[in-house]
Amino acid sequence: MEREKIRKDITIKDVAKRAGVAISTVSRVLNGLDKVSPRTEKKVREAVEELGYVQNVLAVSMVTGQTKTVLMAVPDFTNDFNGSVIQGAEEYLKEQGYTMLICSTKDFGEEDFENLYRRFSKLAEGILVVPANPDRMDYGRWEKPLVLVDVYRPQEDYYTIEIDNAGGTFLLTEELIKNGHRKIALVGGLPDETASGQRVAGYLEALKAYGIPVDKRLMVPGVHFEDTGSRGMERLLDLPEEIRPTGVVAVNNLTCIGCMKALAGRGMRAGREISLAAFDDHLLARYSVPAVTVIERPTIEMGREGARVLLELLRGRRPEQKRLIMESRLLKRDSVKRL
Amino acid sequence: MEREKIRKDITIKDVAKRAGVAISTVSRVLNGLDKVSPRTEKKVREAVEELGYVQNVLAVSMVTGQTKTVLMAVPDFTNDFNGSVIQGAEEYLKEQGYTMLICSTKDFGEEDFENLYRRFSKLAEGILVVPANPDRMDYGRWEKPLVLVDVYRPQEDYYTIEIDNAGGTFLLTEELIKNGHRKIALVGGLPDETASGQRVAGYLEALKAYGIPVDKRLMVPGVHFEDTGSRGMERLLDLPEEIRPTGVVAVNNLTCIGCMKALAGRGMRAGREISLAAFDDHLLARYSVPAVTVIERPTIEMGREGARVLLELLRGRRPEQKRLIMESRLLKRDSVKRL
DNA sequence: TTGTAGGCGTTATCAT
DNA sequence: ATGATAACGCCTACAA
Repeated sequence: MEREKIRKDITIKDVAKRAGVAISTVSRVLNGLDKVSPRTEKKVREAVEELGYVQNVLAVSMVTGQTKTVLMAVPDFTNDFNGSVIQGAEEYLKEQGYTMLICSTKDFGEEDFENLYRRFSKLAEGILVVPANPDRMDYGRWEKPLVLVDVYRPQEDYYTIEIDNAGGTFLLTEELIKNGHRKIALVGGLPDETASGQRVAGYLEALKAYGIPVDKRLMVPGVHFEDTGSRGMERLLDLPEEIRPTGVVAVNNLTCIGCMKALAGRGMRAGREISLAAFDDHLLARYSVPAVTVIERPTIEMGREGARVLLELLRGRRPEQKRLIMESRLLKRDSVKRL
Repeated sequence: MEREKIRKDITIKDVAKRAGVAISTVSRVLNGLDKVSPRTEKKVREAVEELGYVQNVLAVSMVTGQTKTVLMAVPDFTNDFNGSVIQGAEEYLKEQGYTMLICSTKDFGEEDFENLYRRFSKLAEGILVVPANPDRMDYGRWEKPLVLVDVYRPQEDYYTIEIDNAGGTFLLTEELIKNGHRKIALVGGLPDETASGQRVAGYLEALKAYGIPVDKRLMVPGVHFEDTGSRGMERLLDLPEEIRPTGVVAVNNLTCIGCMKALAGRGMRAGREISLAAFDDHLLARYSVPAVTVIERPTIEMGREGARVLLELLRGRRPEQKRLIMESRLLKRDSVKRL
């Protein structure tokens, strides 16, 4: 098999020749580590300029062992939460002179993770992960610094960037209760030991705190996808009048969107025929009429912090804490009707 | 307790020693290019397995000159159009054994592009760009295969993935006209020779085709950001009754969102107090009540096609055509009121 | 201060 | 069929 090279690049050797010095001298002025006489430095800089020399980062990585590259793995890029996290992380990495590799892990099976590992383990110094729901990745495999954004799995102990999940759904549920709701449904969430499970727990805590009995018929479990939301809402709307909820809590942005889709399909709107409160702010929640009450998370900041902690790790420092819990807040809007 | 030294990575040399063969032999079975006896192959494979050897892609790139890596540059990751394009491109690249590097170019100045070039030119074999609006990037700099998604700049001739911009706004405007509208505004768009200018042109063509005089007061030019949309809509709503438009065309997703935001701020909705039709489908347009009439583009496919064309180029093949114009279509919904 | 030379982990080209 | 070995482009002791 023949491998053709596009064009011979200018190398450090060419620069050295042009400047009439040794390549080590060029390397020295480029990296500015060692002392070089002003005169030689000038000659070298001129040669670099004239030839338009650009360092070959691959060769540098080979010898230094540092790729200055980080892998970011997210379920997919069409989810605006992921987009924001990426945005924050990428900005920070760029500032710090790091480059971001990226990979979407939606529908990944064991074999895919194997490939992911093979392709990136030697290329990325560390890895920043936004886990899928459900999460099938084997983190133990990576013997590199790894930071998880938006997850909490108590059985392992990685560095994580989180928010208070239970507290969020508690606030959402409480908001409905305070507005006179008693028949409150929960759409999405799985009763496991992850962020999802915490959100379910928060809902249950709120009901308990206000002495409202749990009605299993009002809980529609499911993964955090749009489909869970739309089907869930359909199911709830079809409940007989006396059971049918007056308020609904959606566990995340996608399930919320699903709920709104189902409502739209029947010509209904959140805040009119039924009340809705959800985790995560997004376009639809923000600009719908009525706008939807949500828990807002500092998504961009979560990405930034994830990248920051990862770089701390890469630099051999020990971050202040394993779990970084970020602030989120309730944004009261008009989708919760006063009963 | 004794601590282990930092584990040196397993290299091809270790595998060779373990299998009792030369490194070139290991390389041969790994790449399967040359003939190797079944017996040696077995020994090597076992050694690889036992040591958990993973190829160092950097070293491979060094010698082959191929990084199997592509850079994708987008304005930002929070825009869902960009997210979809990335999704499509990343999927295709992954299928083809390529890795994606990523960089957001929002607010990039000349110096930033310089850095972008220095950091990636030796790392990426090609580059896939979703240009910003306005677009400040100097494409000529990259002496590598380059594909532009969602742009058309007639003065240069790069490979591009486009849609019929003028046709899109024509359809949008026509839809309003057909529903009895005569005072039709345009929000966003700049009268230049890019996709943006084409969208303005389509609007003008439609008015002309139906014999409706152009009213400059109903045209609110601007870059394709949310702010342009919200301010534009505000301005239009404040126009005296006799001039005020009954229908509005927004040039893209962000300006449309801005328009809807402005409406929401006044408790108004598209399809009620005023009609709205816009370029690009998105969450808010889809699930609002009423839902917004839009031009839908095959965003994921645009990303895939961009990646495909780029790989064609990288493989030395000549893509069928310089400009690939993809199909888009009008999605009639309920934001255009029959007058 | 500057130059020489030995790697970094592979592939590919020679021999054998 | 297999083994040696020269690149790839750069950094970094070590020499000079």
